[in-house]
Amino acid sequence: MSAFKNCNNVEDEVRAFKPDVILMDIDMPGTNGIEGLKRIREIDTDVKILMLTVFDDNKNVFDAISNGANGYVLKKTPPARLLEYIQEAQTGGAPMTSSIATQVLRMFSSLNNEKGEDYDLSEREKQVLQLLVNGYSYKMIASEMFIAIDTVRSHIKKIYEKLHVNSKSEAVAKAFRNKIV
Amino acid sequence: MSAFKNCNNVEDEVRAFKPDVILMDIDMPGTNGIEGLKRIREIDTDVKILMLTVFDDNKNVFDAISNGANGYVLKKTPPARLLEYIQEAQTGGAPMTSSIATQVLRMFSSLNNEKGEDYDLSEREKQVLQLLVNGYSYKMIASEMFIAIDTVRSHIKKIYEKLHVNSKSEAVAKAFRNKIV
DNA sequence: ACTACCCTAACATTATTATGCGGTTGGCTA
DNA sequence: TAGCCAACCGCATAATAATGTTAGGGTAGT
Repeated sequence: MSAFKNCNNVEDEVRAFKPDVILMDIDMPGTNGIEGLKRIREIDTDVKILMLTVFDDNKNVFDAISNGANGYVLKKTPPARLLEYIQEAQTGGAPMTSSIATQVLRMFSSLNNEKGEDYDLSEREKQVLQLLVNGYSYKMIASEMFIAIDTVRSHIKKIYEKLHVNSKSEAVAKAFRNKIV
Repeated sequence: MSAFKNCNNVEDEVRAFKPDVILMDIDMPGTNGIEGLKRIREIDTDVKILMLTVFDDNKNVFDAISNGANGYVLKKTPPARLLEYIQEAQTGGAPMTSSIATQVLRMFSSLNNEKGEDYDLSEREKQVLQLLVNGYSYKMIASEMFIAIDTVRSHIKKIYEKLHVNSKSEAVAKAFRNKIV
């Protein structure tokens, strides 16, 4: 069992001690916990890393788990419970304070359910938008859809009105963000 | 405390009993657990739903949590522990058997690590691209970044080369697809 | 010193977009 | 059947964007 004040030499320390479980404080001077996590994961993909934090802050949770943390617990966890968590982590589990787990689930379900508004695009307009997203110019869209370029202009003007934008790139960005494409 | 064999009339039952916590068996005759979950969530977004399963199967876990399950535990959980879980769920937690939690974390990190190529954009170029994605014109970018519009042009030309595109909207699309933004 | 980038900037030319306005046609429905 | 609307087309103009070329100043590594 060892303790370190910061992550500045975390790679060397990990190599020297070959720990089974690392308790990593998110809020640290110098290299912060997320950074330390990343650096450890680059040289060791097996060691179990349990993140410790005072806040169940959204951004950090996300970063931590997407960088391969094995668990995420609040510092206020009672010591006895913490020991259980460490053992869980060591045996392949993923201990989480329940408030954290709730957040993880929420993030997960929000990932898939934001279908976004519809904006009432007509079929034809959707086709045009799709082609815009694929990088087509007006001219190319016209020939692809067998219509005149002026008609393409008309459609696009309508699309812009409906999406409340006024340029191709904004329309494309909105298409991506609202998963119209 | 009530028990039902299947989910065929789950809406009526939920309305009649107004439960705090529902233990839902994934593997059920007739309407299965995921289906039941969806149907309950349509009429009640507050009731806590704890999924019970014999397998820690990947697909089901994903479906369950993206449809708003509050927890996911294996049937082999000891009764005493199960009671704890139920209480956790009731108080807003998200109890999970640790093998399930491990899976959830794995899914999550796999979702995000498809970052795609880097394209070796310089810092400045990333900033410009970011502004393009936000729908800025060259002029606006110039004033935002305190540089001449001709410099913006230069950057954008370089960006196009690196991304192998030749228009704003293609660059924006590529930025989204490769999560550069 | 040489090389290789990056950031900055200017000038010029052509292509493409954005916008406004006017108009025809065919299908749907109050 | 009159009215509405999506889809179609055209013309015109101003604004932006795309592309090429050139070049000075800075930083970093060999």
